[in-house]
Amino acid sequence: MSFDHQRIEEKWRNYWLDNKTFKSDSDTNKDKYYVLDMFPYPSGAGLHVGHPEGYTATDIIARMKRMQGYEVLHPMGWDAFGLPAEQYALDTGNDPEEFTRQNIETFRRQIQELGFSYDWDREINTTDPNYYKWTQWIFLKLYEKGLAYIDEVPVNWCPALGTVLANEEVIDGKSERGGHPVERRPMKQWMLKITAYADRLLEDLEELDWPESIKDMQRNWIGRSEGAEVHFGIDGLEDTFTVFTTRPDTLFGATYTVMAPEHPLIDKIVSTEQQQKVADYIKDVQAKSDLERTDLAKEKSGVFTGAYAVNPINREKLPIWVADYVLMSYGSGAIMAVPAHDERDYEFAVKFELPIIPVVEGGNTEKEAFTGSGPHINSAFLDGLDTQEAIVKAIDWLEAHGKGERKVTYRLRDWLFSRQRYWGEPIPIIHWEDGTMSAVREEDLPLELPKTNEIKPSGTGESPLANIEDWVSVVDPETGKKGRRETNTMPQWAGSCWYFLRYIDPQNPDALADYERLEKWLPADTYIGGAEHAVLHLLYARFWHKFLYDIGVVPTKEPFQKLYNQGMILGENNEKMSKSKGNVVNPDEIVASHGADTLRLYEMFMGPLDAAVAWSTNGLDGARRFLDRVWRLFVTEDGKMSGKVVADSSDTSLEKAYHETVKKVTENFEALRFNTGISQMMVFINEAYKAKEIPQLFAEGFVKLLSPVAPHLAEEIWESFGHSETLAYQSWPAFDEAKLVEDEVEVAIQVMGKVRAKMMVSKDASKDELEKQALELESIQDWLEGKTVRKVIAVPGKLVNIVAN
RNA sequence: GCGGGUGUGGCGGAAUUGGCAGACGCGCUAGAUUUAGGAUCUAGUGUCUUCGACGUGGGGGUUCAAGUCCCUCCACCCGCACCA
Repeated sequence: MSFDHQRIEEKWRNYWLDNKTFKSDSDTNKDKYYVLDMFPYPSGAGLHVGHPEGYTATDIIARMKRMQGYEVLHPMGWDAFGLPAEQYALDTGNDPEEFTRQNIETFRRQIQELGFSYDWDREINTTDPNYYKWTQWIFLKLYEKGLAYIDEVPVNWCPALGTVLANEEVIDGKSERGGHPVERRPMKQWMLKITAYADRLLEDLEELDWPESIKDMQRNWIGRSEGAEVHFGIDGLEDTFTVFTTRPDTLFGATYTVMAPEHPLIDKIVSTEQQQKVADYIKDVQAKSDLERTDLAKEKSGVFTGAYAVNPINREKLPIWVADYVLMSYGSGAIMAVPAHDERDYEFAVKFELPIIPVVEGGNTEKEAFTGSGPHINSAFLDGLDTQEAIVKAIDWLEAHGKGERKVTYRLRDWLFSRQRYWGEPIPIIHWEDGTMSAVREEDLPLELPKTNEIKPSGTGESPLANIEDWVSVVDPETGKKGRRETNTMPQWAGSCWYFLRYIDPQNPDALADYERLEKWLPADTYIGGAEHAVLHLLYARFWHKFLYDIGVVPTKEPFQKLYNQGMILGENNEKMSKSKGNVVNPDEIVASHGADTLRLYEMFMGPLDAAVAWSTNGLDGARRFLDRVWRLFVTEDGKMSGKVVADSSDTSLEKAYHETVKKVTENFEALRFNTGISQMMVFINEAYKAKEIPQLFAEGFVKLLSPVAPHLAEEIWESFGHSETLAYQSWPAFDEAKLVEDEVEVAIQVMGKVRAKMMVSKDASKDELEKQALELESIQDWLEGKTVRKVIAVPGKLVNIVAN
């Protein structure tokens, strides 16, 4: 008989909600455990089967930790600002707030139907003014400390979306959302000075328990690079310009210099003869999109300016070129070119027939650039030194002569923080008619987003808020000075940078969270979400957290101690699930047909949590079959404890299997290896079916082990065993190491590394005994006939290997 | 191109420090049971030329012993991509 999942799941879902079973208490003296999910964007499409994968993983940890006696914080909320709601509103004329509210209702219902043990009293929503009040407050603090500033920067303007996108939201020259073309356009934008934290963001990665791949991605993203700035004079002019190089040791090999097309000095230095050519080239480059500029990378282009730089180390005159392989946004926007020892410079020098002077011995610069290290040549006082020594000596020389200095640069750029959108947190700044600017006073927060049914882009690049005159115009009540509110809003990342703090104290009207409570709960012990947030969300959140740490708001340097990335669930055809491919699995349907417990079990059993695995309907059926087997084993047709389960059983046949199961399940769950933990539970059930009777202690222990994965079913079985209290806080089973070892163990006997026989021996049998017994075996003697035993390796408890020929 | 990762039966995947490859599940085969079943139970299931041999992407090596360590090549996935 199979269990009635619809009845059981509804019963326990309501029980947990009505009794607030999973409410966490910040004032206990239990040890804390904070298990965090990446909160979802509540899209109109509803929950995807990918969501429950990570949520089940964290739920298993949360439920296990509760049973192990921890006070567990396990919250859920909504990352509800964002473009889709705004786009929907534009398309349909509906209110994004209403649309978002409905989506949240759907998500909450779906998540609750899956039986996750969230404390719903801590639910947060980034679009709630009581929440974004604090998002705005953090912005004001950043502004106060000079970390938020306005800059005129070339931005990724997307005409179709009517907004500016961050670099990372542009993929292959198109918008990440919608795939619309993106162009460069200079605009005044709010920037956050994340680069001020570059070193700390890099260094503190060391102490985090994160996947190495994610740490690496963050390291690459930050892109720290040590070298020197070198100041070059310009022949015939007073001006100088600066280049950044990681190889100051090759300064004697510089044969030309290059400025990025946007370099401000070009206009000034260009010679009359070259003026037209340079202007044409720059115009050409500007017409190219970023995509074209990088795509055409294979063929170098550039033009001579007619001007010459003076190499500070030897007074050599070097032609100054303009080329788009030099980027204005990195270093100082100009380089010294050492074609003998840099592949890009080499390629350029070959194409434009510029001299190539080797200064490091080792390669063949007739054929290619040599980027390795070796003794220096043609380099005056650096001759004979190896690369490392020469770098140090070159920098020392530059510093001593005022021609340059040691310098660290980063690939990381400041964070473009404004968006020309309606559905985001308003930036709490007022621009006054006299050209000054001031922050909205803290006591006036939250600065609420005005209601409107006019959310079309203004088209000028301003957000739709610019159209709402009542809201935009302000008058200083004291001076009568007129002003205009900032019309840009914050990007979606803003709310998700600190949401895990608000869960800790979600109703606090006076602070984003109480400091003592933050001390109790931080950092998040386990944080699980998709790998797509490897750099953006995780880097931005770390940045804000470090800032909040610096101003004394949070007690820890890092927000997320242990991070894990769940993999993707693919469609049955092994492709990414998508509406267009028609391979989307809807969790609601699975919950109806197989039940939430089955879905949870199946998603955890599919494979390792971090792997991308294809959905399988057969596999899902198998998961359900296992739960049915468990149910039938323990519960009778009329819902009572099965007669096979015996309270005072003296049957010890299941002892070893039970203790092994407790051990493996506990360890595997702890390490997020749910697939192997579940397989061990299956082994136990297979054994239990073979046993004559099952001691009730083992049956109850098993139900506890199963409960984090299949909580509804486990509660029901627990109740049928005669318990009236929820299983959620019962103590987690312990195992006895002594019960794991048997007196007799089977060892394999190998001849020349191949298993030829097996025998049962006492677990304490010594090497000598093993060897002796193995050699006496008849079947082994057959194998040894005509051979001489050269050596015998005996590993107690494992095997004996006889080397003979 | 650079960085990271993965490669094991028909399929998803297991295998502490190198120590019996293929746990567990799916699928498949046979039997039992059933009015019947896509239900349940039992047994079997890596390949082959089956008292044996061969098997963890290919090739080589270290070792008594290699999925695991070393070298090399191949394929696929993810991230970055003229970062000086």
